[in-house]
Amino acid sequence: MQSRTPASRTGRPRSAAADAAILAATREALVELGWSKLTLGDVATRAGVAKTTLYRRWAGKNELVVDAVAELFDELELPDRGSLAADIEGVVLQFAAILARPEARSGLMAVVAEATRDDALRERIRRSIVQRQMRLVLQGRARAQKRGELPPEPDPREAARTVDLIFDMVAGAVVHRTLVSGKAADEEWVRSFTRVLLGGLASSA
Amino acid sequence: MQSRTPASRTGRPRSAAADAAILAATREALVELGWSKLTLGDVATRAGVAKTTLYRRWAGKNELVVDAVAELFDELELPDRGSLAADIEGVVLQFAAILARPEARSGLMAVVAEATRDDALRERIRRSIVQRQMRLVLQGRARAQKRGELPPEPDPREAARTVDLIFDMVAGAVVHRTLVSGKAADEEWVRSFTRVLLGGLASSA
Amino acid sequence: MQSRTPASRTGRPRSAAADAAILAATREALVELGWSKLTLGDVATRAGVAKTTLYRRWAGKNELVVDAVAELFDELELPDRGSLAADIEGVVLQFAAILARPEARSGLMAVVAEATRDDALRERIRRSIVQRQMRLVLQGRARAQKRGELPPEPDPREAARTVDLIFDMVAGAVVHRTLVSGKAADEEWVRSFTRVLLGGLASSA
Amino acid sequence: MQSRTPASRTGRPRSAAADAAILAATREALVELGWSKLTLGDVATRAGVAKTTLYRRWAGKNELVVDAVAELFDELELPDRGSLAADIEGVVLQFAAILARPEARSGLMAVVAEATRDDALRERIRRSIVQRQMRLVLQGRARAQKRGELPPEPDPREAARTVDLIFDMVAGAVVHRTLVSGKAADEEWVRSFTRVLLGGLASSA
DNA sequence: ATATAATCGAGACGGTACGTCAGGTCTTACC
DNA sequence: GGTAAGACCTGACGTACCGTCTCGATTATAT
Repeated sequence: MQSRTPASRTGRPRSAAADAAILAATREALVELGWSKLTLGDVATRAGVAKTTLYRRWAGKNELVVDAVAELFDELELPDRGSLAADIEGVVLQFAAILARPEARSGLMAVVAEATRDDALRERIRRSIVQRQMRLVLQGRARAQKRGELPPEPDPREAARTVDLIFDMVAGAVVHRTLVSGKAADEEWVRSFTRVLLGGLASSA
Repeated sequence: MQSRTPASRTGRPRSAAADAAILAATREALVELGWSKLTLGDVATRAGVAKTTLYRRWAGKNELVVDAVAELFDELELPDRGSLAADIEGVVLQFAAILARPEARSGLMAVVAEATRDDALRERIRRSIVQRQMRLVLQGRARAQKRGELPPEPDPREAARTVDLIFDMVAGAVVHRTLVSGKAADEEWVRSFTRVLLGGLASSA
Repeated sequence: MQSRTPASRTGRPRSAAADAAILAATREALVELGWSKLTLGDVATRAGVAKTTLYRRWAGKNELVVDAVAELFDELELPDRGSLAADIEGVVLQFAAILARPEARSGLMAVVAEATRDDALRERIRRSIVQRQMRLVLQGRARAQKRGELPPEPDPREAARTVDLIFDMVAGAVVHRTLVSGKAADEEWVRSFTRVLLGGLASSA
Repeated sequence: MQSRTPASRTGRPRSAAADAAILAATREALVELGWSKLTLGDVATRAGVAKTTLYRRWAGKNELVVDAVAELFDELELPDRGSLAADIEGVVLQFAAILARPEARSGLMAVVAEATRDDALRERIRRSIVQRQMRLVLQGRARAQKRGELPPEPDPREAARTVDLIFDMVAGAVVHRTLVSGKAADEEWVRSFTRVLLGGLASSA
């Protein structure tokens, strides 16, 4: 989360509760104010913490928001629904549900925007959010291969490329639908989208 | 661009040159500073214009950036490359090229993020950017139907839904690839993406 | 009032009504807003006149206010009340009454303050206000000499010096009482003041 | 000077040096620019202090200038020159010398003008400047009574009224001579003025 | 009649200062 | 050494007026 010097044994230890309180306060402020009107002073007040404490743990607003938003995506799961199509539909719907929550909408896009000019921030996002959820694609593919829905992938480089493509297509489409087009990614839309995606993957294999 | 009352015949008319200078200065500042460090005072200075002139024409930073970025996408074209796949690959590459320019990267995601909390802004984005480029999808489909690559669409509601889906998938995937994954949407990626998209559309029809 | 080139015979003549309307609007604004919050744009609006018209006739706020306030003091009179003491008391009370009006209070002190750094403005004040009311002192002395209350002044330079001193003492005391001490220059105070002034002049002659 | 809550024991204490630096910078700016062109931003810069620090301590330009000017008058003294007349002449000359300094000229009249529309400001002026120097009149009278030049005052209300009158006459005359008539209150003028004042007080007693 | 010319209203223009706010740092006293 | 509190410097905000300018439209005198 943030750099912590484990060697420091002296002095008062950092409050562990403060971390959680600050991240929760950040999400609360994102809901009420959105990214651009969120202020670190306000977050500190909400968390019952001094501004100094906050700055000792995070470098700035961007890093704080990334951490606060990243936690939201950890609740994504991939229960076995019996078929690849059903599995995908399920996780896409979960993803859409998270993006429908204001703390995710406001925060995620903003830090992505900031990351266009800050490589360290982009890397932090990739590691904390994107990479961490890549597991879902891998897990879904493995399960589909076990079911025989997908052939085993002989070339690992090609496999990685396909995973990336799928991830960009899934995440990109849902985000665009939700945040740009401004329409809900509801069951009907998810079903159409999944049909096209799977059909394309099958035909292009 | 901004509302202009054509009825007001009296008083000194607004300088037409100022509009262009301001939008150009905005893009220049986006390149050098990015959205979050862009200040309206700086834009005004670059444009050789007083801050008040800028505020007289745009409500704030968001509206200004939307207009400045929107102009970038007007250069998109759909030359006839002989097949639907080639047409799509061409326009997607153009789109990726625009998104690779820093003034687009910085500005676009930021205003989308802001739009999550501002319906008027989202509508402005939809009208100025999204809707305006929807023409490409329509034009491409018409051309493909004339070629016989796509069947004529009997149900207009279903047709509109498909256009929306395609747009979300194309725009979303390219944006996610470029801005989130942080990798170039190069020819190889575009070819893979187009193959999946077209294959999916064909199989799901 | 303001410079007018009598040689210009051609072109549309300046509206005579505008001058009066502007000065009246200025006094009205002084009453409601005071000097520091009075704006020329607002005065123009109140007078039903364009800002340009106002600037064509006055160089700025200070000059305008001097002219607007100067008119107030023209109503001072020196009716013959039978004795020098009564004459002085009468005119001092009139002066105090004018200074009690908000348009005079606000405007007069402000332009005097401005004049401390603007010689042209000080001269304008001296000519438009101070000098113009000096007549009262001269008239009062002449009348008192005719009555035999004051001896004829043999030395004109000494006479001028005395007139100046009286003027400074009268105007200064009333202004200080009204605007600094913040108490009314009522009949009782005026009687005490006049007694001291006349007694001093008599004993020092 | 400004309200200070002595109860607040926590947090970083206010810099004591800043107060003095700001008031000195204010007087410096008054000398160079005069009241109307003095800006708080400029004062802050001169004082080597942030604008916010200035606003944290003073409500606005008027309050700041009152405090800055008030300090000037604290140097007034009433050395024993042997007679009431000489004492008065001495202090009036000192007063005139202060009023001849540009920081006093510019500032004093301006805040008096502002005070015509702001009761709190008038009270601040009365307490910080007028009342504080009233000591001179009291001290001078006591000394004169000890010398036998003035009879003891039996009625305290009448005594207070006389002190007020003297103060209005002295301060008013000097201010009017200096700032309105625009002539120096030199020794000759002061001698004439004192002769009239004392003569009047003696004859009206 | 028709120039010619200055005025008028309206309102945009380049500036400057306003007073506020947030970011991020520093200085206290306390724990 | 961590912590709460809050003062501090910096720099941008969006607004208000300043005094100037540029319009089209009047309203006079001088042809």
